Amino acid sequence: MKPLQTLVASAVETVYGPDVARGSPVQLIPTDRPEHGDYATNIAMQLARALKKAPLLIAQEIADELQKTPSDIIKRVAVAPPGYVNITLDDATLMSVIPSILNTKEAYGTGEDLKGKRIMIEFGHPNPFKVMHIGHLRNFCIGESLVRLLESQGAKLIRTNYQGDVGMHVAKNIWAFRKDLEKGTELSELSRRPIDERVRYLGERYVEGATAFEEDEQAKEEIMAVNAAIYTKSDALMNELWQLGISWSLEKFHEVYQRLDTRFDREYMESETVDRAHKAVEQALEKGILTKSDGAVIFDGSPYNLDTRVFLNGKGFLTYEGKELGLAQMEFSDFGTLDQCIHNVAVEQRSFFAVTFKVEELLWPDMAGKQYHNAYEFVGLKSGKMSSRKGSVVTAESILETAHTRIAQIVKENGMSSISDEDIDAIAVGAVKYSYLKMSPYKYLAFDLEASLSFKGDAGPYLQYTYARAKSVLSNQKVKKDGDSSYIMNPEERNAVALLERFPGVVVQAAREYSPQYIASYLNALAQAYNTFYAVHRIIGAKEGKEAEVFRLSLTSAIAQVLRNGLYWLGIPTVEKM
RNA sequence: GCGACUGUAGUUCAAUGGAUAGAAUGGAGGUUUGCGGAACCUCUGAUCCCAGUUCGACUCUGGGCAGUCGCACCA
Repeated sequence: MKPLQTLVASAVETVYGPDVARGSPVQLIPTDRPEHGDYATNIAMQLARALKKAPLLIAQEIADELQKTPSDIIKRVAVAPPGYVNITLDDATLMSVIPSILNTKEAYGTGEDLKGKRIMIEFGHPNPFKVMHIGHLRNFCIGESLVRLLESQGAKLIRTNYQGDVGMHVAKNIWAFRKDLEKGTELSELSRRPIDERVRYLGERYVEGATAFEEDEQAKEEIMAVNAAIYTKSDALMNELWQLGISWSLEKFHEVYQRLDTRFDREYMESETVDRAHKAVEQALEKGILTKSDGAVIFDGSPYNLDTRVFLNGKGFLTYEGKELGLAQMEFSDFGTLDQCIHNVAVEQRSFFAVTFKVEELLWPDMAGKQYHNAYEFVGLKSGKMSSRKGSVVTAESILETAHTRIAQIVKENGMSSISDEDIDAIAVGAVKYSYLKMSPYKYLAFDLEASLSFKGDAGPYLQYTYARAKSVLSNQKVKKDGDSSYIMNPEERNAVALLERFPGVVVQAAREYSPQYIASYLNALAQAYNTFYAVHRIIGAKEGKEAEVFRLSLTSAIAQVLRNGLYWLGIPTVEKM
């Protein structure tokens, strides 16, 4: 809380002078117990050494000074061993957060931490010809939330996606595709099938190709030849199959993006990077940044304590590393100047990005320090490892479908036939997204289908339910009267209001640390606080009288607004009824 | 072999170096039709091991142990 921060800081300055105050900025820690007030500061303990005084004594001196200072934001100051200063906010000041929320609406919680910054986030990265799996889903969830969180702090965000439309996975696919056509499948008939069937068809071809590649020497050679032909675009049929496969894949991808409520300003394709990449490799060779070794062009990472990686292979083809140099140029020029480019890519690419960033920095000093790899952790199955080669993947779509079916089932059981199919999907997507976002991106996720489809407790539907419940109460309200601030809150109400006041701080922290889980756990606490309050006190027709009813309605409205804002920053939709 | 990351209730996860380590789920028991029971309340139970730094350590440092990922022509 900003005004409080200033208040405490100036108290420290008054007592111990400007030098001491400058040396230790005041930290306000939101407390987790009502006995400790709303905020605590540990400043006394930090100053103890420099002042050569007992922390508790310092705390007392600061507390005394605070009590002398006239202020309408502090209700009570207390000291506690070993040297905390505990501050309880004035109830009227605290309550003023409610009108402030109702006035600022979706802007409540926004900040200016990144005002004026232009930031690109590259996320998603599904591969055409392959299916999206639970790993991609984690990427989309984190990426979308990050975009919205950084926007909340005033940055201009550019959303990009980078998709691998060339390389061995494509060659394996095209090889099997062509073989299947030779067996009599009609291309024109295939093209008329529904998108799901066409995509499934491609997925099956990939598994065929990948299996053949491993088990059959002759097939392996043929696939290598296909790879080369795709690169050089030398075979008309293969070009056609390639184009077709990409367009089918993208059609399906866009369907999923829409469902996930995500979008991109630009979808880069690996094949687009080639010309620029070749030139960049050339330049880097001239400057001695890259060198030749065994017929390949490599970056020798040893002077920088980095790995050595290949940019151009022995056959003169660009590797993924090489193409990244082409991509970087496009990303840094297509949308004007960037302050930062965040690559939301799984942790397995650490070495890859460390090396490509170094090469880019040496080649284009302007990019130095602007490239950032947001290395979120891997998603694995609770039981064993996924392999798209072997077809043993849990697809993104199967998760969403299962969630949808189950939500539909619950809706039916609860007799809520008025819920639209779109709303059911919003709940299903919310459940899946929340299950990803409530945990740190930087921890390995052992994916458990059942857990991710939990609709109770710390889950997306719980938050959406609380929102819908609040909206339902509001729609039943009859009185409409301006609240006056003389109302005295009971503990359940004060608890909820204190949480509302903390929200902006949580959003800043989540944005700074790229950690949506802070929003998630905050919202869970807020929903709990509201539901607990709801269970104990009646809102409409409150026994305590009109004043209580008016206050509770505005509290309900504020809670609904904050739930909605928080869910938005997680990338999760709300529904009015469920 | 080298490097990075991770080890917290039975399980899945939280915790800017701060107070009595929080949730959820599971299990056990409950909630006077009062605005939505997808809710609420009670009980149950954890920081991998050993040192160190600090007023104070899940968090920082060192050493073990365990797991995941990466380390030259795949993407």
